[in-house]
Amino acid sequence: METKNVISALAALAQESRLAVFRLLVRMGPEGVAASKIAEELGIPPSSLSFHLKELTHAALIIPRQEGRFIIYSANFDTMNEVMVFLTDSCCNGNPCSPVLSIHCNQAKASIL
Amino acid sequence: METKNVISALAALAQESRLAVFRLLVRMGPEGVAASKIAEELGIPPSSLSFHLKELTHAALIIPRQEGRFIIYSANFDTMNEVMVFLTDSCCNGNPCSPVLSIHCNQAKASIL
DNA sequence: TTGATAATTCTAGTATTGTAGAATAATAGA
DNA sequence: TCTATTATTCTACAATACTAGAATTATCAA
Repeated sequence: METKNVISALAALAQESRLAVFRLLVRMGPEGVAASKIAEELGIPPSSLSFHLKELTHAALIIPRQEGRFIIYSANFDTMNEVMVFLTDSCCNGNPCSPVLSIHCNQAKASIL
Repeated sequence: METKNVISALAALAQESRLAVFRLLVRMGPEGVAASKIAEELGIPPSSLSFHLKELTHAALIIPRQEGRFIIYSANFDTMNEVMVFLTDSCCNGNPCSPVLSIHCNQAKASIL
């Protein structure tokens, strides 16, 4: 994953409404939720929600699909995984490191195996 | 970890210079690096770097310590861990979920055990 | 085809964030 | 103490992002 994509993903999540949307979709799983349902659930005006859904979609953190006149959004776990790997890889320059750090190193490696 | 702290951490990392600083510190490990060395390494003007170091410090992603007239910064892996747990916990509402998702669920759980 | 619903785009105003030079504070060594 | 070094804060300007009403597009059902 490239730096600019990681920044897009982090920036997308670094906002109250969008973080709430993403977490809602994580909880909902692969089935997903319609935009109108998200708006209702979180109390966000439609135009604002659209703005935020676009940000999350551009960052590939969520995936839209059309179903009739509904657009169903679901979380994209792959992107989340790649961001985590990016943030923790090459820790301590690949050298053996302290327990608290190695938890990370191992996790990062586990997720790409 | 509270939502506002997670947003601080994500916002802190969602910026080119700060992401570069954080990754440099991750690579360097617990030993850390002086601010001047970071500035030199990444080619960031001192006042700009200070601005960014403050953001990262406020988000508890890095930790400063004074050594003579140097201020040494090092990455705080605990915060990173907590952010990751926050983002992936309660996936699929705690129900059994697809392989691609469960990688995450298990990781999130492993990191808090 | 008409009306209702779902969602997006357009728009303009507001707020927040990033940049880097200049001034300031703190420390170490001569 | 005086000077050089390290780093931060202050400042003003530029750029980006957020908000939500109004207008628009697309789909379905009668």
